[in-house]
Amino acid sequence: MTDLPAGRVPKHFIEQAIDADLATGRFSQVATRFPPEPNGYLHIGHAKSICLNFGLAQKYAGTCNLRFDDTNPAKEETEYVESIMEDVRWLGFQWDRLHYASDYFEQLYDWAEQLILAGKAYVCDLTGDQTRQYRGTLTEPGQDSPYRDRGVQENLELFRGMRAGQYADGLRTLRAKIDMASPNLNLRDPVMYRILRATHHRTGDTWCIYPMYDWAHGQSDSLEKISFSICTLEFENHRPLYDWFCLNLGIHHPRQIEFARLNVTYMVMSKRKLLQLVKEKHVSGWDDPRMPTISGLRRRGYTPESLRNFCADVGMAKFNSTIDIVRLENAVREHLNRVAPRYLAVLDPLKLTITNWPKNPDGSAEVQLSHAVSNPESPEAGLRDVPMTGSLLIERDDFREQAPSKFFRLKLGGAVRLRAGYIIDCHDVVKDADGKVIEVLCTYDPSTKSGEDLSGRKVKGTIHWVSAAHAAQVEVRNYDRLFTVENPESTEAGKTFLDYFNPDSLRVTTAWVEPALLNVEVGQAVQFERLGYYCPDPDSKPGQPVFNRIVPLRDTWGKIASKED
RNA sequence: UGCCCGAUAGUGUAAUUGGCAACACGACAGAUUCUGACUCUGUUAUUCUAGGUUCAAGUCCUAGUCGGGCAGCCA
Repeated sequence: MTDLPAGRVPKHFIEQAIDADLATGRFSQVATRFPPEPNGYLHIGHAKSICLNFGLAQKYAGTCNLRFDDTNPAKEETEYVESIMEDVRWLGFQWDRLHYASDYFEQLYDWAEQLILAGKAYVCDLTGDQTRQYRGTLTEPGQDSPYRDRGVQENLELFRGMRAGQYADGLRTLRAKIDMASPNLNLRDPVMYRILRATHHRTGDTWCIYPMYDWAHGQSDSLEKISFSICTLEFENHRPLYDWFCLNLGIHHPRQIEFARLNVTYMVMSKRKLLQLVKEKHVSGWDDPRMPTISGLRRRGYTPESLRNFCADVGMAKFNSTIDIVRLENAVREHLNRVAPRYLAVLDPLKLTITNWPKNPDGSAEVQLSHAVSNPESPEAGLRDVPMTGSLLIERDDFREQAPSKFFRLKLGGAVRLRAGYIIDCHDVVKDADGKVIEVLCTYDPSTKSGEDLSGRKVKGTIHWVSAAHAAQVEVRNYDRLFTVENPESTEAGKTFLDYFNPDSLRVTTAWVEPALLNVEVGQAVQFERLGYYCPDPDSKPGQPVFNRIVPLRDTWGKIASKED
């Protein structure tokens, strides 16, 4: 899906912009950065940004830094820093340099004094409420702050006093002197520094003034000699301010380019909502396998490659779009189909007895080993042995006493192949007092053994099974989408996104599985044949795996069957 | 009723930058199949509206419509 045919590969608008800037010499190399705020776990939307920034650096033989935008100590924590680094690495990327905006606090401070000296910044004593009032509205211009024309010396002294901790939190701010009448509100003398006594996760209590995003972000980019500062659409209105700071400081001036953030159906992506899901324990944590977080997807069993493919697949544009979640599911199916070893597992067992199964001399049932192909998509994966006897468990769904001709599975009087085993013919059923089928009786055809079948006999269906005596019981967690509606973010009046929480997003059941499945390592995705892709959860214990369902296989029959209802 | 941005099959993205509107996914039909998976074949359907420039407009211009963003001492 991402392997584009040879020849011209279409370039998206950011690559075209880069090509143009390289051609004109505005920049001589590509330097990007991924700049998360460490106030939450990364989600799949961030994965798009990571793939973009690191991917561009790879394509253009440039560099990409990881930089934490840690300018608000009230929200940021070291736990988040660590998870972010782990997620970026797991996705398959390595940053050239690791930075923190907080590393630049001293330089930022010096530059602020430089702007004060140039008469382009001033200390303002307006309260938060007053600042808002003076800012004006979307349709009316703002008014100049009464402190706007303070002298340079006074500004300098007050600003130094701010740094020295002489004023209470919120008492004064440093503002850029731009234009209170600008139609772009970001240019109406934006706040550069606020007084805030909070312990920073890296600088501790060294500072009691902290730079605002607009003042810290572009300057950090500049210090790192970033060429292309790529961000999401909501910062488009900030670009004039980004440019203003670089121009008025006379420093290296990166080009900010905005792209549309990723939205996916049936998911919420806002950090606030994800935090709420965690805090209120609707999910088990940031890495709950239902979460759209990178750590959640990883635990679920998604592979880095599938996520990268997905990000490449959705494209790059300035249009706010929502990607159908089936594309994400397709991406992981496509990858796992190539790499996931196959196993037999039964989720809803029905007893099946082979009445003509050979016995050992001592009267016990013979045990044969089936040589099953590990992965038909990659023969080099080899074979595995699956024990088979005359007493099996099959999927209840795979048997019907009577069924339409379109039903290719087992029915009374019908035949079917046992995957990696024999063709069997069903001649009888056993029912309980309520008339429910509790056992299926079949004969097997010894001439049809898998791999050495010369009988020429063909049957329409193949079903999976496990040997009742050899099967291990394991816990299975069948996951489904977290929400019941396509867009849980837009709610009807009086409802919140939690009203659309899918109560069936996790269903825990027991599966009967072939013995080899006991040895699969945590994180190794496998296919339960005819069912779906599964992956042992970190909750697994030795000999006691817990399997997460990553995604079911496409189910054409299920679609046909449900249409007939 | 301010400023900025956007609009191409159902969804998402292309269109050699003014030159035959295409690709993927979906849906539908079929082939194949020791996974009703995978794979393969076929069908379906697209330039927001109205003007203008031009031999030629998805692309340029004007106006409108619709959608998104912006009034944190958040990022």
